[in-house]
Amino acid sequence: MSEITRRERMRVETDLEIRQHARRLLVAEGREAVTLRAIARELGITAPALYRYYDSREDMLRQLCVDICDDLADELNRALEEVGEDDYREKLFTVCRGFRRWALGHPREFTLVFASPADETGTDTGEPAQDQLGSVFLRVIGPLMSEGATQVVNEGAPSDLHNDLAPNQEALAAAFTIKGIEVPEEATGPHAVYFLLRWWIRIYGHVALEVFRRFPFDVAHADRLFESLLTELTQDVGLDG
Amino acid sequence: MSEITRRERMRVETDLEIRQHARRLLVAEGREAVTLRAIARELGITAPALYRYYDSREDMLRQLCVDICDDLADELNRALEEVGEDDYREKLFTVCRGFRRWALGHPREFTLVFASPADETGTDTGEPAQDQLGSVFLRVIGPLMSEGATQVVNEGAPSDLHNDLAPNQEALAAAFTIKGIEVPEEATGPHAVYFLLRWWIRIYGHVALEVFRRFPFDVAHADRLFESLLTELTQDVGLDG
DNA sequence: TGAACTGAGTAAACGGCGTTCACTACCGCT
DNA sequence: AGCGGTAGTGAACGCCGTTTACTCAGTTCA
Repeated sequence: MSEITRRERMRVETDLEIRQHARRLLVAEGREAVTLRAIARELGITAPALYRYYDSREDMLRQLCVDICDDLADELNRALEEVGEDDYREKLFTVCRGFRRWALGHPREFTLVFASPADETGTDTGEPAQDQLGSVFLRVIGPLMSEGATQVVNEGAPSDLHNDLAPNQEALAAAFTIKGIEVPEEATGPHAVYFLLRWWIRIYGHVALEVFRRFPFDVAHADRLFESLLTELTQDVGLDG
Repeated sequence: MSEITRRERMRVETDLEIRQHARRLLVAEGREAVTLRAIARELGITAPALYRYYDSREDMLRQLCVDICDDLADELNRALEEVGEDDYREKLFTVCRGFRRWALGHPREFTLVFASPADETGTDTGEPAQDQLGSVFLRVIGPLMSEGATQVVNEGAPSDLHNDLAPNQEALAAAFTIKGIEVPEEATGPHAVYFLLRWWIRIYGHVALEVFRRFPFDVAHADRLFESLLTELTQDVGLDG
């Protein structure tokens, strides 16, 4: 009847518990404290047992990254559901604000996922590393683009950059298809690509600097500054009015 | 005669060697490989001896950060000397390009200094953490501002943000005086502050994403994209033409 | 000059870490 | 009933940071 055996059920359950405790340790004490022995201790088993689930500590941390990204994407998508159907500007704002709020509320997770060279955490191919959080935003922004917001993004990219942008257009199109997201042609045009990059650079820059507290001086009213960044972004891209 | 004793000379020399080997390990194998025992091994001494120089491994890594920042600041200042005296736009570009090139050429150093929450590496006061790299740019941008480029920065900040910017103006002014940099009044006006923040957000965003390879897809011609970012920045702030 | 002092470096030890390996015991299948 | 695979164990290895008691050469000063 049940094609899932007792053993399989137990395995999945244990795996889940491992990740939960790993997450708890990360949040409470930071990356360094996410130790195989500490996790095992909390689970009431011995450390070598964890090697039945992960190849190494590093492998486990990689999985933890994936979990975190999934959660983030879920949270953003959930917030997105509460926004009017065709208010693309508001949808975009919701994603941006949601990302900032998440990062500020989960600094340790943010650091683990967003602030380490992709080569060291990912495999050698370089592909899955980009997946890490690139996917988070493609997952969110993809539907947005395919819904029609793209029609507005038809300016912004300097004409002398068009040639350089071409390979990036293909890369973006490829990334969308890999994620199984159907998008109209304009969504991978030079203006859309340029918009996406500028958008991500500014959002990431602000959020990372705020989380790491690496502004050249202590910034007051960072929230207002972020709002200003958002409106400026929409003006630059022709999404306003 | 010589007020510096042999012992003192030896101490300074050993300290220098420690940091050199620490740096080498960081560059070659990453932060995790910078262990007290590894450094001691390379120096031909035992690990506990290093406690004569640093309180802990963490303390040593903090010092390493300071060294790295100093080097970066030196490099930027050196590049700046080769730029015409009153070409402020070119000076700004030089600093930005220099920062990007340095980061791409020193990914491990960049990661150590720029990609960890300030609270964990710095002391509790929060002050020295800002110093870390804020100082690098204040040291470079301070002279630039005091030389007169500020006269151009008199637009940009939305008027409804002026009130929020006020405490930041004071913070910037304080940061300048701490660094011993004299700047004219306009250099800490709302427009200057807003300009500085926008500038740092975009530069840092692009560079960090490029170093960490965290763009949502593999970006081709990142150098051209960066150049575009620079020109756009000058346009936004009225430095063009 | 020689005695007292200071501080760089050592050796041994502690507990914690990731990882490997030989092993047990039990679940699921035939 | 018996067999194979697999979750988990326990001991061990070689790392690590850090502490402690110690040696002994360089410095200072009577």
